Amino acid sequence: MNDRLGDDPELDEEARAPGARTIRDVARLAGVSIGTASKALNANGRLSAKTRAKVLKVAEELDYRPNNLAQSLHRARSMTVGILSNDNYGRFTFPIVAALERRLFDSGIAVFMCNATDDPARERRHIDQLLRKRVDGLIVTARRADRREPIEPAARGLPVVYVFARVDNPDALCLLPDDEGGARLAVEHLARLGRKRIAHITGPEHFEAVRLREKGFRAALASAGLAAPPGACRSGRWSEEWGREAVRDLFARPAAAPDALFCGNDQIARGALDALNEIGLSVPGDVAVVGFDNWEVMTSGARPPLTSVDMNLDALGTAAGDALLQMMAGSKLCGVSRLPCSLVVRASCGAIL
Amino acid sequence: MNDRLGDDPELDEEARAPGARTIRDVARLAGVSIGTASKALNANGRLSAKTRAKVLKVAEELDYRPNNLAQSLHRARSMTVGILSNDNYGRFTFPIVAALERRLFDSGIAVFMCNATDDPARERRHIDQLLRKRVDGLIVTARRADRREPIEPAARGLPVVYVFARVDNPDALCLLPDDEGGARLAVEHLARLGRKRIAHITGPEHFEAVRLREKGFRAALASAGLAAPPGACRSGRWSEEWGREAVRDLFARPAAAPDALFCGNDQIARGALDALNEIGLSVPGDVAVVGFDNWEVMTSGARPPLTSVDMNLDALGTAAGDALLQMMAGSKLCGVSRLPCSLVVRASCGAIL
DNA sequence: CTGAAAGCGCTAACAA
DNA sequence: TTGTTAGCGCTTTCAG
Repeated sequence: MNDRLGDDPELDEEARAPGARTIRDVARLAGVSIGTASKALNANGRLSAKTRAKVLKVAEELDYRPNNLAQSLHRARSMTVGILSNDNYGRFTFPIVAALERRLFDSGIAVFMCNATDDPARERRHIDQLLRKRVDGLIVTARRADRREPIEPAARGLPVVYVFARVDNPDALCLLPDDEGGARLAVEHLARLGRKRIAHITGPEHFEAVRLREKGFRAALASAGLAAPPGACRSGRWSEEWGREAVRDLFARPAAAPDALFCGNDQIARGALDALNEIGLSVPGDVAVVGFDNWEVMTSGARPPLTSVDMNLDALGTAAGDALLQMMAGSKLCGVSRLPCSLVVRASCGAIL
Repeated sequence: MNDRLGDDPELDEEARAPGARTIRDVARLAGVSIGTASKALNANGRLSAKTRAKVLKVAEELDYRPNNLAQSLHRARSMTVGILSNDNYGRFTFPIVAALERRLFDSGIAVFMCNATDDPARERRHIDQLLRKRVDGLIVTARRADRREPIEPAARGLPVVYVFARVDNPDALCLLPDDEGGARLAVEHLARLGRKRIAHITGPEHFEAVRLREKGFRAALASAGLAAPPGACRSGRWSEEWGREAVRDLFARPAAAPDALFCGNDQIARGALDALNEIGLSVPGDVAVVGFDNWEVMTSGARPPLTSVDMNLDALGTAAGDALLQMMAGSKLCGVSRLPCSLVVRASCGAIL
């Protein structure tokens, strides 16, 4: 890197200043004062069209970019926010973060990405760093919507949005998918297609999402006038293997076998499909299957392609961005808000495509 | 939000200043000058232990955090870098970014995450924003390592690292997985296990990775003294469906059928496994199968669990962080650097586990 | 050992 | 309409 070339004004403009141009450079070259240059660049005070044009032209030629750091120092707004994530795989976080980042970028604010892989000490250091950087807001994301501790009180006064994450503090704003509604969507669809014996194979019960999806499952059965016989709801792991196991078990006595399966995620559904296939049952002929997550790699690889509930993670991300912007503008938002899921129909549920 | 409470020094310390404390607050309460407080906080000049302790105590009590914006303005280093990504799904990007972020955070620098989903105009705006924020460096990531345009010359002088992305500019530093070596690893392993007729089912030829993996495939066959009969390498799509199709085709004439498959990614391998199963061939008994990517959801769902080549994306991310830090410290790095893959052995290749 | 003051790049209030 | 100036919060000489 060049040493500072000092203040020799005779130097070729292109050659000097390896770093960025300042407003002084612009002002000097345009032959106006710094204040005037500032007004021209910010389209602020009254200014003759001629001066403004001249300043803008010089700025353009110099490829001048205002130093946001200096601007922020003055305005006491950094135009940045931090995203704190705990999902070290990123399957759920990534779509949310992508949508969020897009929404915020469109409002001129930039996003610090922080992965605090479930290490509380690391998370604290991240928060500390973000506070030093004077972020205007904070987004907190977790994996799989399990409950977590609220952010350090150090962040008091700073807008915080929890998305795909849940805290108990009633003053906090939490944005989550409507798991119960999503489940209802799936089961209502199956019922509408004439399925009568619908079973539910799902993940570990300690997930709130599992309990809510089961609730939706039962609610939809009830309102369709269908029974939920004991054993119609099996909870296990989030894996294909569990889907296969559960199917072998559920279909052990053919007489009592279901004619439809609503699965807690797409991996379980995928395993279920494979197991049904092995047993010799056809999908959707004998058994209809619906999954949850609408994870493309699972739904499209499955045979037949899998109908699944989509949590609309991008909408969730956008909503989180909107909420944070509102809070940054002064609104006090709080409470738990659940955003609707939607059902993406493919061949596995036997609908007319 | 409170109005400024003005400069009434009688106010209760806790009540005033809803925002962050400044070094003035610390200095005033410690009864020293600002300069002294700064020295104490930065462990800088010579200072009596007593004063230093007093200042630190006050800072602690006030929960003082230096304003990085102001620091950066002075030091002309923002301690931030930008990550520009084009992978809108995140499967490859996420592990890289996570490792990168971790590496950089450990060096005290924060990361702006920018998703420019293949929209050049958007990407330009992102770069512009990052330059205004005076980032100290830039990381560029793409999906699937396809070649891309170098970053605008506007970034001249700014350290840039391309990771999982490839540009032609010889002055640029590109970090990539060693696709060829990874393929060789897989095929050598199969050969060592005694397989003689190894076929390769892979993705679209316009991917450089596909060409490199095929090269590795052929090289390994040659050095194992095995032939690659015509038709032993099939390129198609990156999908399970293609894996099934290719298997049906390859095994149409049982006499000429392969005894091992090296697949270009795990989805293809997964499809291949399913198709082999349907044909009635056992894995790994009749046919051994190896995939590429080591994507957990694919490898562990497969039956039997899938042996696969791991691109070590986290190592790639860490290396990118290291490289960027070096460049930020003044080193000039350039060229294409390929990092080793590794083989993760599971049951599908017939190894002793 | 400590205090005062200049300045990083920019904005906004006030003068001219 | 334009120029001057006082900060934003911090660091760093240079005096005391």
